[in-house]
Amino acid sequence: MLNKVDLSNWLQNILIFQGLSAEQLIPLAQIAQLQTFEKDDTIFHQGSEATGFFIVQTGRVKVFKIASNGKERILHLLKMYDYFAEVPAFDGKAFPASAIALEYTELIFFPRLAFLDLLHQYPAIAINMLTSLANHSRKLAQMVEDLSFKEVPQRLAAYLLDLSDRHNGDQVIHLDVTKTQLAASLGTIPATLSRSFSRLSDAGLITINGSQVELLNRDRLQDLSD
Amino acid sequence: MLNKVDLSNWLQNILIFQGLSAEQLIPLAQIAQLQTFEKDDTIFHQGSEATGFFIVQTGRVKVFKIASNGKERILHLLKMYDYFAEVPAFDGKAFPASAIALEYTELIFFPRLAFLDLLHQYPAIAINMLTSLANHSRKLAQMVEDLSFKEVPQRLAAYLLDLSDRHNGDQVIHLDVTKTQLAASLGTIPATLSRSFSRLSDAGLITINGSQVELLNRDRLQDLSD
DNA sequence: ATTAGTCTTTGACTTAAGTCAAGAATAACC
DNA sequence: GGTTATTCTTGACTTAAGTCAAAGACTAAT
Repeated sequence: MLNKVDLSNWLQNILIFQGLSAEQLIPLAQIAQLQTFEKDDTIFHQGSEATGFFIVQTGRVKVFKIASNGKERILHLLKMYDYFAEVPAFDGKAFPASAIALEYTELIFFPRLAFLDLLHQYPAIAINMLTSLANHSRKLAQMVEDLSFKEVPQRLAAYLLDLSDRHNGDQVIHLDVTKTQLAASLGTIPATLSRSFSRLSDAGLITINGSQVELLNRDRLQDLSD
Repeated sequence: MLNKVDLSNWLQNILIFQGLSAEQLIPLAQIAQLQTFEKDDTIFHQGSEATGFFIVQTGRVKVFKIASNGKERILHLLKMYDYFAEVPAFDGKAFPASAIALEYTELIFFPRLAFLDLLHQYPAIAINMLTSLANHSRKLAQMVEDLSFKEVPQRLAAYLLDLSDRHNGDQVIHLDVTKTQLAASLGTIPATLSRSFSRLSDAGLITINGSQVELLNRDRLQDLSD
């Protein structure tokens, strides 16, 4: 992926570059840099100065906030074609969260100032980026809603339904993260998550075996999740 | 404010129109509509179809989510020159929250499609809007962080410090919303907020008298709020 | 296979914060 | 200005969920 023409073709897979031809993407490919990370490598630290924004080429990335007492809250988990750190890339303020690689990961990195320049030259990217930031805001607003209104079993039910939806509505799903990470994604701790799984299981809504979860009653899960 | 020239001048006060001349703003003024609301009037309901976006000319607006059990979570409180509902204006999906007027309120309303047209014509607006949406995301991410990591007294301490900062760091501040609304803004209920005020007061961090709050020890409030 | 290490579950306990309800205080209205 | 209606505070109680710790299960590596 050092080849700029290959890269500009590849960039067409990215949501914010939809509608742009490979040719139009060449200037973007020119400023892009490949960054590689081993498992558990830090990509950036919350509070440090914004450097640019990132697209995941291979691997998985965890974006999270960490409290002074060590408690961790996962905001996003990213995979191929996903991008992150757009917010600090625009406003130039500090990274609002930290990011680490969950496995060996290759990122396409766009330095902030060069990228902002291109945004001014290619308004189509800016418009796409607006839609993307709008999605991002919706996701965060949903988290606020879930934390404000729902208890942990409800949040878990909503998560399982969503995970199933993203896998063609399959009735049997397998968790794509460890339960410790799932707990941090739902704003709770492993012990509480474990008890929540038991509650859903006892209520006959799911069966769980390791990371395999079967949704026994979609309607009642939906009701529970509100 | 029916006069389009006056309106285009007035629009220069709005953050997302910074850098645009009054002349450039005339097409925007052309599509703008004045909407007026009495106290407690609904501006839009969460879940209903996005119609456009709004700027507050006079009055105050509450944007909030409401749960099926009636519990309310305030997301934003808006005053003159503030704007809201940009997110649904872009993606065209349903309003993610509800909005009502807290008093007699005049809004400048931009119908969605006409506004999107202008965005394509004036990329400067799109770029400004990106910064604005980035701010919005930061604010929501901060709420997620607060709900995930902080207890109610900590959230209250952070709120009081922020309110003071927004009033020249004044030591004596007066709450600009009822305590019931403040509770809904902090993600709790009036009874819990009341006890939290008592706790800060007992700890010698503040004195409170009705809606007048004196910050006695900024440093310790800061420590508490983490 | 055996070990070491991490992840997960379970139990006993503590605590923050919600519920419900009744006064007290404040604000709104005729 | 006095009455009505909210809003706010306080108390007693319940509950969801966190803490701490130990045992069990799984994973990965030698």
